[in-house]
Amino acid sequence: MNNKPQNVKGMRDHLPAAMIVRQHIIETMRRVFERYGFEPLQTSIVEHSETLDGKIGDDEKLIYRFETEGGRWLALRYDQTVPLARVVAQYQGQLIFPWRRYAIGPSYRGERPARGRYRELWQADVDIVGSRSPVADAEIIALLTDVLSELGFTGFTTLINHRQIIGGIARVAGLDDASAGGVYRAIDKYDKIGADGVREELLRGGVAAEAAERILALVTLKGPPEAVLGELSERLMGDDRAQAALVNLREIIGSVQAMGVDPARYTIAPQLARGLSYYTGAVFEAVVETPPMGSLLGGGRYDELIGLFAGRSIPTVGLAFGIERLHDIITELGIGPAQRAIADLFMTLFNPDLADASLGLANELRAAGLRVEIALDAREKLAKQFQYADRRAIPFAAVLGPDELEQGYVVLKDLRSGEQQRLPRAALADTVRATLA
RNA sequence: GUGCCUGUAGCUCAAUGGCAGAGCGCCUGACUGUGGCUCAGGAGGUUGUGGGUUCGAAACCCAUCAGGCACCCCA
Repeated sequence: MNNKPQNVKGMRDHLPAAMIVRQHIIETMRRVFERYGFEPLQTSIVEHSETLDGKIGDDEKLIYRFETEGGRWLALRYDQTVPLARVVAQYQGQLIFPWRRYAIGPSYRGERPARGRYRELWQADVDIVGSRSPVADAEIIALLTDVLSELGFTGFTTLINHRQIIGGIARVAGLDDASAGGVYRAIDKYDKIGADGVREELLRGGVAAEAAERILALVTLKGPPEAVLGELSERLMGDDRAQAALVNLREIIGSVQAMGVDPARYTIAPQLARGLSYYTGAVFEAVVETPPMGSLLGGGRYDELIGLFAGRSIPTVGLAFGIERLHDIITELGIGPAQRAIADLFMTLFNPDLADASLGLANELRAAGLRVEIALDAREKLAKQFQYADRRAIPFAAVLGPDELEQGYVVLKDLRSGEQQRLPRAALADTVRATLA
């Protein structure tokens, strides 16, 4: 073990410049979540190992598990959906359904780290627990559209599909549910490897040539939701489950439209095949074309998962935003918060004799709601103090010198534009606030 | 979990077996009531870490840690 400090693989440290972006993301989400009436929930990152067993399919090997001194097996949560199911089962009597809850925090996955992919990953989960209504599905879609829009994304698309359409596609190709996994994985790669690539992969997986063509014809459908749903309805004729799924999607889309969601931001995407095994109904995820970093969020309806814990069916729809990817993409696109510093204003100290006057002014400005950082060394040249404030990217600096004190004003300098003005001290806070807004 | 690439100053990179460098950044001054621009000077390195080969290693070999790419899978 060398003595050089180093972070753990796949785990990131976020210095203040990065944290300001992350807090901006989280605050934007909370604002939208609460606007839709969702309530906060926090649970431990540690769960009993068996709580996580058998819920997420093959990825179970990615769960971090450890044994306590007492021989008990615990695990770090892999996502916040299974813990939600546990909470709903455990506190059924205290919850009022339908229950809208959100949870923002870290989960842990023992994956190979890569771009946009980490072992400690923050997610923002939103779920509506205890409703089968397609309005609930629609509300989740409206909410995610608001979040991404308010984060400054303009070129994202939410892909919407349904578990029973995916299943129907496999069934019309003559495959049973058990052997369809490879088909799902193949068609989910459609955007990446194209029609020829999917065909190749299907044939290699033992799908008959004719069946492969039928699958391809279905998953390559594009267009307005009504057109795609109509086309799917014809091609999946005779498959009751798929037809019911199409009715459900029509209802969801109808509500989404009524909620005023921009039609350019979502599409019916038959090729979307989400990996988690617990989805039972609509599934969705949002992607941006640039930079290419997979999906920003994923979700869907899972009507049976909570029942595994609760002993009775509690239908639920929800999604998880991937905060790591959102953070990386927002940084790459430069669409983060405009203000890069926490402080709004830097209070200079003119000289040791006048320092106390500046401390008093700083106190006034803080009381008025400004975030104020003060210089600490009154002997330091004003030039150094300004340079420090500028490098910290603090938007404003204030000077309270002998002239100002004598004549009863304060100099306020906008460090971004270089302009400065003399103001009565009572007007300072409002001027800063008005300029920053 | 598999295969491959990368790691040199705070940052971006150069040096292909022979004295470890540049640009930007940083510090000081020109500038005793004001940052960015300019000029002059200065500091900063056990070349990720550990071992090996060699007269000699940043370079070659092994291991390890971290990052990235393609699979796998997913946020």
